[in-house]
Amino acid sequence: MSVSGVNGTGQRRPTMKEVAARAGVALKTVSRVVNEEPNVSPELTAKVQAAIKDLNYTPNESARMLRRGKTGTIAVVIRDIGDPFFASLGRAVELWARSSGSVVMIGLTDEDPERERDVCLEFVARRPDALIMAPIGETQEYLAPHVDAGMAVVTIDRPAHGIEADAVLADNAGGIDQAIDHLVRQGHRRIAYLGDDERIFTARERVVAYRAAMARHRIDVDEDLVHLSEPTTEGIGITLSAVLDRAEPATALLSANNMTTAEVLRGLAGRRDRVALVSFDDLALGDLLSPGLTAVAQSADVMARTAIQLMTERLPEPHRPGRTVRVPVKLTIRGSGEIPPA
Amino acid sequence: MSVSGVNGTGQRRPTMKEVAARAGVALKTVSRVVNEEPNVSPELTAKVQAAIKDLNYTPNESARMLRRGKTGTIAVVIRDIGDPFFASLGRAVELWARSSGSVVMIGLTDEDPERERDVCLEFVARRPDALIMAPIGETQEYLAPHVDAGMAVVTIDRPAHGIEADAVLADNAGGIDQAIDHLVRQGHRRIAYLGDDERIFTARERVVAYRAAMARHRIDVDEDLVHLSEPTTEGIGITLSAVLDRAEPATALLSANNMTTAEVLRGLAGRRDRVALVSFDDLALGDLLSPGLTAVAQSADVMARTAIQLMTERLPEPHRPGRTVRVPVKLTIRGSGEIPPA
DNA sequence: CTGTTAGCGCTTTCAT
DNA sequence: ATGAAAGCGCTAACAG
Repeated sequence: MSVSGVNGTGQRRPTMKEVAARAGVALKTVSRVVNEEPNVSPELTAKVQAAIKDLNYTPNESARMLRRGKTGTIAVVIRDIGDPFFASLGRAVELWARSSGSVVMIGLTDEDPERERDVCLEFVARRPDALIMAPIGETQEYLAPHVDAGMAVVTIDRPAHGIEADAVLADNAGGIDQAIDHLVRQGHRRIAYLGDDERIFTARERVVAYRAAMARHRIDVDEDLVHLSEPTTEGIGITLSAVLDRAEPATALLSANNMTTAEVLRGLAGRRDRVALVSFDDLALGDLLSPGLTAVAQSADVMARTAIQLMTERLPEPHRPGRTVRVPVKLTIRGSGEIPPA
Repeated sequence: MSVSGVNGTGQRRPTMKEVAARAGVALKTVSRVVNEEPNVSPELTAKVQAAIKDLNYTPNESARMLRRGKTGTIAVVIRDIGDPFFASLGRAVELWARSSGSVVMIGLTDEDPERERDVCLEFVARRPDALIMAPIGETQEYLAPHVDAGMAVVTIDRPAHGIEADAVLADNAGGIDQAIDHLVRQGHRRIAYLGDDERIFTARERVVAYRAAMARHRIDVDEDLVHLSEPTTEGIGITLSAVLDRAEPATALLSANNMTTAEVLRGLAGRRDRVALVSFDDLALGDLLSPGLTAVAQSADVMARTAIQLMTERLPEPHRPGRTVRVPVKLTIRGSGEIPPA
């Protein structure tokens, strides 16, 4: 029982050496007790534990890391912590980390390749045992020396390039197929596609799947209904009026990511169209909207757990060839996608 | 330009010593170049940089930390990464960290005091320069030795106990006042209060403020309209039917936190009441609901920046007395709170 | 301007 | 079962 400051202020933290001195044992004995190594007599163990308590000793992880060469940290590099998909990932990784005595460093890229590089380089200097990331840049070659040195890299949402890494990807094509099939089944043919910049891997996969699915249904894609850009409030506003305020307006919208969907919903709220909407990616409160949001949901949790699984498998053999796992997605029907064509 | 594995697999990372050898200089010269210390001739600098590049050298932060006694790490311990409030906090801290060459460790408590303790103790072993947390437990005394040793602690949302720390708190009473004033102004008198467990600091402040505000308006609080519990889907369902399915049903609901609000919305979606709802805490997509969510919004961003400000001020003088800053909240009117009494 | 020496706090190795 | 010595990779404190 000690109140802050009572033991003196500006105190150095006690070291293992001091604990040893206090307990009247050798340094190594303290180390053994701290690390719960076998072969320490109960008497000494008790003495050491008492000294630890008296001194409020806590081991210095920096020293441990240096000596051991393992840091017990997992680096997570993602676009945004607020995105529900990445929040799930963060949660899952944190949970695993705590159960295995590791900690999680988190870095945000905001979809900027340079930031990705900066953050990753900052992180790898700390020698994380593993790096879980949603890559953006063209190549992650800059990580190669660390991968060679045994750091396990697992990517999520998109694959890495230039390094040996595992990847957990959503079944983008399957999800788009389901969405288009669903809309076509309701009688829609003028289905606008609102997606993200094609430089993004998932955006690329999804728009390709859109064209393929449309072709499969023998519907000619009206290029004026295909819009690929960063999802800003005003950009989506313009896009909406482009696809809806025209002679033959789109009767359905396929929004290809959750940021776009949020902006589409904002945009539609200011208009009076009756247009169907299916979103690739669910929103946190998609069930509370009216109509509810019909969405192709990625199982963030399954993807996160898969990533962790791959990571734990890779840890002991860091140089094994990269694996890619595709995780299925699921169309959730709630109303917005079941509005028939006008 | 090197492809992973080509330089050999399972390679050790080069050390400063090896760089020195390769560059034909002393260890310390490499250190100087790496740390951009002055007084190194351009020639040697060039040589060293070449050697660094050849060897793909990156400094080992563990060693640096050990030697320097500073880790360049900020620990963040919060309830849940997905909560928009904490997501904002995380974002702000990450941004600051990156601009100052630090990294962020993140730990989740899920509102469990034991987990809080475990996570914090795990973290402090890593000797973070600062700890930003939303405390839950009765006391954070277990951090005292580390505070004594110079770790800066700043809490957000709730104060710490048993240690000297700064705190950034929302103006809970002011927010509740605004909410009640607003509802009373619409003619409501039977205003149900749905809050969290009173063990939680903010929950306590808010329910006290609710009673005070009601008293100020000379309205007797009907205790059957006051419900304090953890926000689970079924619990809130029961609560809703308790306050709405009765002789004199509540005409307005004041939901005192965002988890409760989400569940209230889910519950109301399955019912046909016309009841006003004001939420303390906004939801991510509160503007997209219909009616829009009238909410007392905490400026997560302002609170986060305030916390960082306090932290940077505390870093150089870790033993200064704790300061508490109250951050104002703002009532955002969007429709759900403007439904008149039946 | 450059280099040498010591040692951060711990674990590893090897004695005893 | 216990301990002494060495050293992880780096920076601080001094020389030159």
